[in-house]
Amino acid sequence: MPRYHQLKEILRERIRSGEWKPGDLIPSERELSETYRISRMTARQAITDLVNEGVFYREQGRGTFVSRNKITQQLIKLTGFTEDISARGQHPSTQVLSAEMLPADEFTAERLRITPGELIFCLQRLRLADGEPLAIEFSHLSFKGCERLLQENLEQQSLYGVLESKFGLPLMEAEQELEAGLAGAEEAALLKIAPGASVLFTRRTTYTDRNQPIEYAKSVYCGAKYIFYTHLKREQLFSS
Amino acid sequence: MPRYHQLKEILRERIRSGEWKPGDLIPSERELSETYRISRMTARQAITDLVNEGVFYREQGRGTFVSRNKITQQLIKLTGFTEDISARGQHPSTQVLSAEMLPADEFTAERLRITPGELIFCLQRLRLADGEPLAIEFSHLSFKGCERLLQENLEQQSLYGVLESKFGLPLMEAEQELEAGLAGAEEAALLKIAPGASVLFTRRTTYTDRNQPIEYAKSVYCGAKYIFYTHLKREQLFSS
DNA sequence: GAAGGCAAGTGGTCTATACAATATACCAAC
DNA sequence: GTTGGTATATTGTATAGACCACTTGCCTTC
Repeated sequence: MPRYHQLKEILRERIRSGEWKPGDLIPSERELSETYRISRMTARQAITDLVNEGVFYREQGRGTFVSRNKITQQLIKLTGFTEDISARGQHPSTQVLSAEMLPADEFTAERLRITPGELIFCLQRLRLADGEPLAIEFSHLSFKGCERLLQENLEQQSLYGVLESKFGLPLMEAEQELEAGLAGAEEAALLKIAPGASVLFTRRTTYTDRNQPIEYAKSVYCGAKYIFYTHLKREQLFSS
Repeated sequence: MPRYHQLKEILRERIRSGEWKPGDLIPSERELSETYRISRMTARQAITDLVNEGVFYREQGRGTFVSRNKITQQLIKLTGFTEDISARGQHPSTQVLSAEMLPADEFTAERLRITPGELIFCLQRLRLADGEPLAIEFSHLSFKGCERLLQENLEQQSLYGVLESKFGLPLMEAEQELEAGLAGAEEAALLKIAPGASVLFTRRTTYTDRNQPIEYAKSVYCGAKYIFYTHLKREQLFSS
């Protein structure tokens, strides 16, 4: 194991153990290099890595400090409903309202980069958390062999889990838009809320690791029961 | 400007100009160091930075390549209202409803990591796009010298712009939550919408590059006029 | 023709050193 | 007391060189 990697582990362990707390000053690069009998540049490489990971931050002329939080490490997570609700400590369940092959309309076709009229797998599900309706999800999927999804039990299995394990299609990234709105009569009935109650509309295009869109999904979340978290980062690239 | 920074700009420019495309092999570290008359370590630092930013990826024994996914390069943008609305092609304007130093309540103090009762700068603004009310924004700011914000004209200038240019506080990251709701009487009057219309509540904590929270802001967006875009990425790390 | 070895090129790690830019504490001068 | 300089700490930048690990292609050998 390379020395700078060993030093990284030592430094991380000092934070884990509570020896260093957020805001604390850590030993200088020269001091670390003497303590561990390595060159300053090697110690610096370990620290630089941890700065890039958000563990430390440097101040020229003052020293290197433990970051106050780990926000840069908490990347935005692309999860399906199942993982999402589980992470919130609730029990997710699903009712499949419909599952069939239908021709793609023009708007959906554009999102999935296919030609309108092509047959795609359309899935409408009611999503529940601890038995209470939370959202209606309307997914449209298009890929070679997607009709085999008709044979899957999607009430007991995560759609994303099936795509990855049985179809070899890991979903890696998504673009999503959110909009506040009011529940219509049909949505209200399914979600067991009053018509005109607040809801959160989401529209999401999900991609594999090859930038190929696989799914376009529209959802209606019950406004009172769902908070959406996100993490924003300043654009750095193309700084000119 | 440091040499490795100059080289970073040169390399970025070669991508922007189309000379290098995703998947292309770039010159080796030794070759770059000879071309630009710098040491290999300096060239390496420039490349390492760009690898960390997701522009390049390295393969030992083969070389360094331009990353394939442009999606990973389009990081989520942390923008203020002014930039956001301009990017949508509309004309942003602002009315300051109130601006004063007030003691922080317990909840806000926790978000800003200060002690409750400490004086913070509180700013309430009505945000308009093309003259129409779009959102009410209630910002709470805490940093050394924040009372100097009282003297700034915040109707004609972007708050984030002032923080960066006059206070040396570039805002780099933020955590945000979104929730759908219904407009109350007061909000409805300010936004010129009907009480009970759909609105989008956002709560945001904004950090500088040192992971120090500077701002906690609560906003109410008019639901019918605002769509929130985001980009989700699958969690990859924790490889240890 | 196939297999194996060799050489060259690449990124990966590490050292030792030098000077620049910045922050802080202390001290002398006014 | 405030100002301003200075000494000394820090990180930031940059160099030259060394060796390691891995990939590739060529070339020898069988």
